Amino acid sequence: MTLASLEMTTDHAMTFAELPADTCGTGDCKHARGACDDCKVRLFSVCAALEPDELDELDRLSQVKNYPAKTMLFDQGAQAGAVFNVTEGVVRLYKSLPDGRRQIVGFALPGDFLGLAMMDRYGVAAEAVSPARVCRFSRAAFLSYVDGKPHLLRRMHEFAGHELSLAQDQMLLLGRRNADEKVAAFLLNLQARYARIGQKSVTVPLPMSRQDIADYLGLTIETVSRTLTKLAKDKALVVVPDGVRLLSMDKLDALAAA
Amino acid sequence: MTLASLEMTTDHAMTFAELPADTCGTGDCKHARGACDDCKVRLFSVCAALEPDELDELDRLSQVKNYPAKTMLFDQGAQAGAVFNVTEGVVRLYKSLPDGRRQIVGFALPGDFLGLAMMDRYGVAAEAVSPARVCRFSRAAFLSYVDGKPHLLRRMHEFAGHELSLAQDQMLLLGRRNADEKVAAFLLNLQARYARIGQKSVTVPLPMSRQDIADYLGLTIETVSRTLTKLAKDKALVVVPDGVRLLSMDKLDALAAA
DNA sequence: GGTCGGCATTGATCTGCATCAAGGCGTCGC
DNA sequence: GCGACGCCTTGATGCAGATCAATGCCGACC
Repeated sequence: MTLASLEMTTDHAMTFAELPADTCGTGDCKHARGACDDCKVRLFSVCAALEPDELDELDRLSQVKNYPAKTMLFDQGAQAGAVFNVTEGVVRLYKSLPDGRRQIVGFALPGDFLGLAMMDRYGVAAEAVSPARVCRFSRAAFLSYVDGKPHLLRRMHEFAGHELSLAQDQMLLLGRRNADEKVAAFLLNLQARYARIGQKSVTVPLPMSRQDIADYLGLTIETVSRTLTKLAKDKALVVVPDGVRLLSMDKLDALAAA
Repeated sequence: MTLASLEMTTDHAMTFAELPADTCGTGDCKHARGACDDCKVRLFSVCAALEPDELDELDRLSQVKNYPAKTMLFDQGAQAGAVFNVTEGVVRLYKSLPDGRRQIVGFALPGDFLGLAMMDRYGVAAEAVSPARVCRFSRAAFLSYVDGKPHLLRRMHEFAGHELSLAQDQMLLLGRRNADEKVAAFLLNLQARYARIGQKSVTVPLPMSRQDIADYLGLTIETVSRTLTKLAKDKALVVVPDGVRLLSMDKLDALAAA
C-alpha cells in the first residue's frame, strides 16, 4: 500500500533543519477535531489498527496541514520533529548527492505514512509533487502515544516490512532492468497503487514531472520521454495530458515481469 | 549494523518451498542450550534488547545450524517457516528475474537478522557465501515469543528502519552513481560493517565472488574487475587474495561521498 | 494578445559500461 | 604431475542510454 517512507538516521553528514511547520494562522493548519472520523484513507493507513477511542486520542494529537506543490515537508538529515500521514496529493521522497544528482526513493500517495521508523533524523527529503494534505503528529507525542499500543507498533512494523520489500523490488529494477522495463513496471505499479486506494482505471495520472520519473527510475528525462513515445508507437499505451492511458496490459506486463 | 534482511510477501508470483531445514542427526544441528550465553553477536543483534530470563527462554526456542558455502537458507517466495540470526559467515540476499538476471539486495554479516518483517513468505532468497552459522527460530514460535514483548518488537522495528535506510542508500547508489563510486562505496561500507562487529582493519576481506559484487552493484563482473585494477593503479588500494587492502581513504571517500 | 519561462519532445552525437573473446592462475581430483 | 574446472583479469568491440542541442507547447503574467 505504500512506497518508501520510513525515515531514519543515516551515517551521512546531514544539513538543514526541519522547515517551519507551525504556520497556524496562515489558514493552512487546523487542529481539526473529528478529522479522523471522515478520513478517506483511514482504512488503508496505519490508523486502521486503532479502536475508536484510540482514534479519538490520536485525533487530538493530529494537525491537518496543506502543502502547495513543490514545497518541502522536511529535508534529508533534519531533526525529525514530526511524522506524517498523507491524506491527499502526492509526495516525493528523495536522496541527493553533493553534486546535485538525485534519486527519488518513492512517491507517497494518500494513506502512506512518513516517518514510520521513528528515528531522530529524516533519512530522505520529502516534497509535495501535487498539492498535498497531511495529518501531522509531533514525533515526541506520537512516540509516547505508540508506547503501550503494541498492536499499533505491530502494524507499523508490518508497514515497514512492506516498505522494505518495495525498496528491494526497486533495487532489482534499478540494478538489472532496462529502460523499457523500468517505465512499464513503474506505470503498472502506480496503477495498482491507485487501484488500492479506490482509483481503479486504465488511465494513470502522472502528477509528477518527467524529471521526477527519471530520477525515480535511474534514467534521464530524455530517455523517459523517448520510452513513452516508443511504448505509444507500439500501441501499449497513449500519452495523455498529465498521465497515460494503458492500452495493452499484456505488452506492459511482459516488459515489467522480466 | 545490518544490511537488507527483512523478509516479507511481495506481489510477485513465487515458486519453490523452503528448503528442508530440519536435518538434525546429520551433525549440523543442535538445540544448544546456553548458546546465547557465549554468543559473539548478541550485543549487536536484536537479542541485545532482552533480559537474561527472556534470553533463556529464547535460547530454548533456538536451533544452531550450519550452512556450507553456496547452500540456500531459503528461497524467494517460499513459505517463511523460520527466522534467522546470523552468527558466523556471510549470507547473500537476492532477487532474480525469470531470465536469470540477479540483484543482490544485501550481504548479511554476523549479528544480522533474517526475517525481521515476520511476513508469511520470504521476499528474497538467502544463500551462504562463506560457511555460515545461524541461530534458527521457527517463525510461529518466534512470533508468539515476540508477542507481549513490546521492547523486542520496538528493537526489531528499529532494525527494520535501519534496513530501509540502507536500502534507500543502495537505491541512490544503483540509480545515480558510476562504477568507480559504486565500488568505492561498497568497500568502505563493508569495512565499516566489519569494524562494528569487531574487525577493524584496512584489509577488507571479500568472501563473495566478483559476480556477487557485480550483482550487488548493478555492474558486470568485468567492470568490477577493471575498476579494482584501476583503483589499484591509482594507489587507492591493493588487491590481495580474497580481499583488498585500502591504501587511501581520502581517494576512496572522495569517490564514495559523491 | 504577446512574451516569457518551464516542461516535454525529438534529433544528433558521444561514452561508459556491457558484451564478446582470450588467456592466466590456483585448486582439486586422479 | 597434470588436466580440468572455476574464477579472475585483460583486451577489442558494440550499444543502450547519456549528453548536447534545437524546437514545440502551454500557462502565467503584464
